[in-house]
Amino acid sequence: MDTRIIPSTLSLAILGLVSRQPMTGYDLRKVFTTTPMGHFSTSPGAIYPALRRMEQAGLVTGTVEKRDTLRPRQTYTITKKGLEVLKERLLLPISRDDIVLRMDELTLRFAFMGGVLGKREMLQYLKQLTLRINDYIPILLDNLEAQRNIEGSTGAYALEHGIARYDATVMWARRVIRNLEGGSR
Amino acid sequence: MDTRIIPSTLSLAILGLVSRQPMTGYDLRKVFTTTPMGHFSTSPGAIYPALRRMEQAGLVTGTVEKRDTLRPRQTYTITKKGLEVLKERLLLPISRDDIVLRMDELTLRFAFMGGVLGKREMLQYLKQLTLRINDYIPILLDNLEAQRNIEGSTGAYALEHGIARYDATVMWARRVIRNLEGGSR
DNA sequence: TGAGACATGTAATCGGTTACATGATTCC
DNA sequence: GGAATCATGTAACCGATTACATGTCTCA
Repeated sequence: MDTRIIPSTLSLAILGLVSRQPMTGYDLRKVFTTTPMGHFSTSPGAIYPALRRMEQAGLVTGTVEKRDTLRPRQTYTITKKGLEVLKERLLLPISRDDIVLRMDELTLRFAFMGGVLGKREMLQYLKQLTLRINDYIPILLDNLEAQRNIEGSTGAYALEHGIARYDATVMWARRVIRNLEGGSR
Repeated sequence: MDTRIIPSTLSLAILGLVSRQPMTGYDLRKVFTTTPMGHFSTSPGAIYPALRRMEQAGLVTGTVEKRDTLRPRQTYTITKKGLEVLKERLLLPISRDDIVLRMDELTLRFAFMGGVLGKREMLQYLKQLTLRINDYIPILLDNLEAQRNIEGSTGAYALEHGIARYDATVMWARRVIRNLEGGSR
């Protein structure tokens, strides 16, 4: 199936939110502006076009509320196909590029898993995440050595920051794995 | 001065790199593809236009190497104005939005400070960073409470991930502050 | 002299931001 | 009935991605 149906992180956020409960464009905007989840875009010029694209792709259906007025309210519901596409997108293997450039999206993906995937898939995702990060950290450490040799540079510090954040992710993932396997929560 | 002279993180990365040493477009591309620093864009379709925009804005000057051939090589050097704009951009106050949406850029900013700013400004930046994050974490904790009440949701875990990463940043910043104040390195 | 790396660029397309326009509802 | 908020949308612009095109240098 074509993964380009959900091109951006914003579309993923929208689809994930709509998968939980039917929402209007304004509802989505409110979530994006008032909660940390989904600080991806707050502009109507991004949300409404994205909703229409997704409706055209058959991922959501809009039901008109005030049919007769000039300003109809549209409530969007996820379709069966939309749910499938969401699941597929959440289950996509984690790549090096995801680790390097798209940690936000990886977090978002996990945030939406609770509703649509099982414990088994969630565990697999977290283990994959730790593996990919553990593959990448040695490369960062190599570069760190090189950076340290540059006099008066703060590049090494910046790299250490990145590494510290990846470490935090790994520790978080391990904790969640323990929780899920232990069955608590 | 107009901050829109450096519109994107990519432009900032380019200007910062060129501030260290003169570089061609290809040199920049190599840095972006082979080092963790600057995994912002590797496509020539972004780098070359950005360089030309910055040259037009007077931030860098390109000196042609092989003037007579059909394929002249351009080496770009930062100008006095470019250095001023870079400094200004690095010194910009840190906003809530920076914390929420642009941690990568904040890290990049610190990475370039070594070459152009003094210890004093660097310390101020790091202190500002910890302050802004400490302002934001209580909001995340509030949302965490709300998320926990949603049955079977992984949203709470995702939020904890975000918080853990911010904690890592704060701890890193405190360590660097200690190092800089202690004068080591 | 041919392969492959080095090096620079363009065009189509696409999605997001900014700024603006406008209608509907609520509440004083 | 006027203000504020709720709610939906459009248009201009902008920069990044993708894919393609092309020239240059090095070395076996």
